Amino acid sequence: MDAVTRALKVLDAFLPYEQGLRLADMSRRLGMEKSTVLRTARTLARSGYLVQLEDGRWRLGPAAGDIGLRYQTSFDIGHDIDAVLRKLATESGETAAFFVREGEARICVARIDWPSVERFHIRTGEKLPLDRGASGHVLMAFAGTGGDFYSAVRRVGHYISLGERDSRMSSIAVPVFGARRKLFGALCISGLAHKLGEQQLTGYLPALQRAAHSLSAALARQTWPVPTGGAGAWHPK
Amino acid sequence: MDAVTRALKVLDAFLPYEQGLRLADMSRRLGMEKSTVLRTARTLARSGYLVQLEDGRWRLGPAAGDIGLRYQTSFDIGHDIDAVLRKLATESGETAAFFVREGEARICVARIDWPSVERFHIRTGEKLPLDRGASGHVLMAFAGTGGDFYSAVRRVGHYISLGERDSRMSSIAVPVFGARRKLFGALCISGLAHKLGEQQLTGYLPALQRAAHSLSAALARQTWPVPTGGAGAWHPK
DNA sequence: CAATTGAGTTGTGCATAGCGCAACAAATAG
DNA sequence: CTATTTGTTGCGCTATGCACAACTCAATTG
Repeated sequence: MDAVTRALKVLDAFLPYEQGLRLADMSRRLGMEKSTVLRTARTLARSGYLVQLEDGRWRLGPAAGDIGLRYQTSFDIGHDIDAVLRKLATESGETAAFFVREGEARICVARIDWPSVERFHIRTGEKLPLDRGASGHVLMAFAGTGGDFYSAVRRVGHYISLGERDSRMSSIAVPVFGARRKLFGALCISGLAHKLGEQQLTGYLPALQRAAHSLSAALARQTWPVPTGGAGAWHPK
Repeated sequence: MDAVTRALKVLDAFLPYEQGLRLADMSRRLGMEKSTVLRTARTLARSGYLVQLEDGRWRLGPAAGDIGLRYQTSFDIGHDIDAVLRKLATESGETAAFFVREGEARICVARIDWPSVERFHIRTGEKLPLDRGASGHVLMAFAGTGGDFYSAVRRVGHYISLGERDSRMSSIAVPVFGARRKLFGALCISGLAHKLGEQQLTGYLPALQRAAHSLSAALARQTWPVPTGGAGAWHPK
């Protein structure tokens, strides 16, 4: 293994919500020599990707946050997404989010929460499974995945999930297409399961479809290279 | 320069909102040999920090987003901050945010936007100057910075900024203290300048102070090593 | 109170990763 | 067409940085 991947592994040693790791922790967790970890950590710290706390422990540094933000904003096309999501959120009084497929997962690229509703741990940038939840199914279906289930999703053009990924939440999702009519992502509205039934969600469908359409239109104006990954493209119509 | 920092420089070549860089772009921007950049990029891609688009260009990869998110959540203490911000946002109908100082900048660690209000480019994780805006001044003041200005801020215990960092926005901020009464961050409410005058902002002060207090209480229950950086600690009272 | 465990840190020799340079093919421009 | 520019690979040499061990210091342990 080369030095760079080893350094990246050191960064990966930090789990979400983890506030500080001692040298020995990393060494154990990574199965690397203490000396190696120490020197690597110092190198990473010199670039701001790691910081050493006053008690000696290490934590991810601001540069790590920076690059994450740059990743996020690399999806942001002239704030079109933000505007669309805000409109959806105000229209529905629920949370609106946009997901893209990235390899075998989906990533929440942007979201607008309805402040009065308690959030359930989902943040912008979060990685979620592709096989659970409304937007997951939509992303799979419109990427051209085979099987009766996905053809059905393609036929109706949306999917409603009731407490599937998180039993407390339900949501509805539709696909968004970019340039050359290629699947770009999934737009969804979600809220608390006990307040938001199938009927309610279906009621949001027109607004969602309008939003998806205007977003598609905005995207079509741009060349937007889609990252590799995903089982071939499925083109609508 | 070692291989690792060079690799990190490659990541840094990607500016915010940048969607794709060609090999030659990076090479030029970084002043590095094309071959070096190519090999480094491939290494980074193997770990998911970079992805190659179908047209050959490179973009930051999901791993970059991941690590950024982990950085963000490393600040998240049992969702106390989120709850406090949500309460503030619903009470005021404006945007509530929490900043911490990181070196010579402040970073937006968490925020709750009021959906109906147009956002102005500030996202969670964003780095902002320390010498402009309400929370910037508060962070400086309560870190113990000298000078009449900052002593005045300390005396009144808050700061109101009217279109200072961004002429369209105004905001009010108060300090939040953590364990051992050390400065932890700044809590602020902000909104559109033309709708939000000094009077309005002052009206939010009690709620802000209550929020800061409850957050301080929550933080005091935990040991929270503060990153080095900042000109010595200033302890209230 | 030694003895012990586990922390972080530093020194050293040697293998090799990987840098720079140059050459090459393929696309794009003029 | 020639002239540039871009992505890519080969190769030799240097210096990076790894593994191992030695060492210090603090906190436990018997």
